[in-house]
Amino acid sequence: MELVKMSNGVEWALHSCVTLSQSQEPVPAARLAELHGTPPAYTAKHLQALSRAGIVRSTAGQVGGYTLTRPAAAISVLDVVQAIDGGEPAYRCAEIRQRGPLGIPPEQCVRQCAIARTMAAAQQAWSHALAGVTVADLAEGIDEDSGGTAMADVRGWLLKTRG
Amino acid sequence: MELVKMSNGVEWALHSCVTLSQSQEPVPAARLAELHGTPPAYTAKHLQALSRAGIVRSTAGQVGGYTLTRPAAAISVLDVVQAIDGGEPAYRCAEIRQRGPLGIPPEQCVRQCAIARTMAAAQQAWSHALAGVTVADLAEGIDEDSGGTAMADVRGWLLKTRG
DNA sequence: GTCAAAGTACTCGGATAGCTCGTGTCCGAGTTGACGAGG
DNA sequence: CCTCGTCAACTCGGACACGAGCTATCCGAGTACTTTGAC
Repeated sequence: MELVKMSNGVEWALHSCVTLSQSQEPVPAARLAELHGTPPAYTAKHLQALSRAGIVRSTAGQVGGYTLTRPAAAISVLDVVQAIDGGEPAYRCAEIRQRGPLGIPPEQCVRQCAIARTMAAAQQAWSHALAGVTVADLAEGIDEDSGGTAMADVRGWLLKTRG
Repeated sequence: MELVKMSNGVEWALHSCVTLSQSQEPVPAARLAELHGTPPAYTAKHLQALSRAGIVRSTAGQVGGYTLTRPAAAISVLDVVQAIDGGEPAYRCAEIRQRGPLGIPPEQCVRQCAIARTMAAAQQAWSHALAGVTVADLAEGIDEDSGGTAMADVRGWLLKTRG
């Protein structure tokens, strides 16, 4: 893969975070799924992952739902991606250099091999790019693309459907 | 996932390219698999992918095998990764903004959404990092890690097992 | 009118099937080099 | 001795099972509001 395909739920989770950043009150998973046109149960599953990662907080009961635990400007895209797809790096070195007739004994492998170093550097560049963008940035970008109406529409829809 | 896990065959393909860069004569897939301690048939499958991408050339017959089509310094790690895992980007936008009660009509979506832009930028940073490293660089790095004996050992093993 | 308690409706959370894609393997088509017979 | 044809061995290439992980779903546990009855 490129980086291999990225889990599709990442997109839903990011949209959910952007939507949650527009509401001070809890929003149920079913409401988010309806707004985004995604499967309700599956959307809920990803929100659970965000909850485990400490990005959102869940509230039970009749007026329950999900809320962000911290300001949208303090939540990076990398945080969300790692919450959904796991924090382990995409490339894992199989230590080929230790195998085969020319295998190197493990005690000589104090440093990871050149291939793993290259992959790690690339992943670091990728992570750095994602860590530099916050959910607040995404909301602002989406709003500007729509001419400044998208976020207001979301807030209005959340209020309208809350009753 | 991070970027989700990367295909395991990428590592084998990179090692194979490094090994091929040390031989002017064709090296069969079975020989590469033996040197790397990897499954022969599966290794061959990835070499076929490299062949389709034009990175290696296959030669049939008794003294056949695989050879690099161009100097190792002209083959980037990105080339190999794309050959194995496909050139399509890891993140594909599902166009959530067009769905749901607040869906935006497609004719207004001339530009990809902010989330897709962020992901594309991150992927570009990743690709750039991988494009800046060549197979020749990997060979040099591996050689230095071993104290300057690894590549010579590989050349010696290839000559020894050729007969 | 106030309080308390039971009931109800709504929420999340984890456990459960289906399916695509990566992993691993096999056998057939094609080609090259070697060998032997003939000139 | 040289040439040509046949043979055999070795190579790649694509087609075929297996398994893990993502996709999608459901139902149970828990909580807050509501309602109802008693004081």
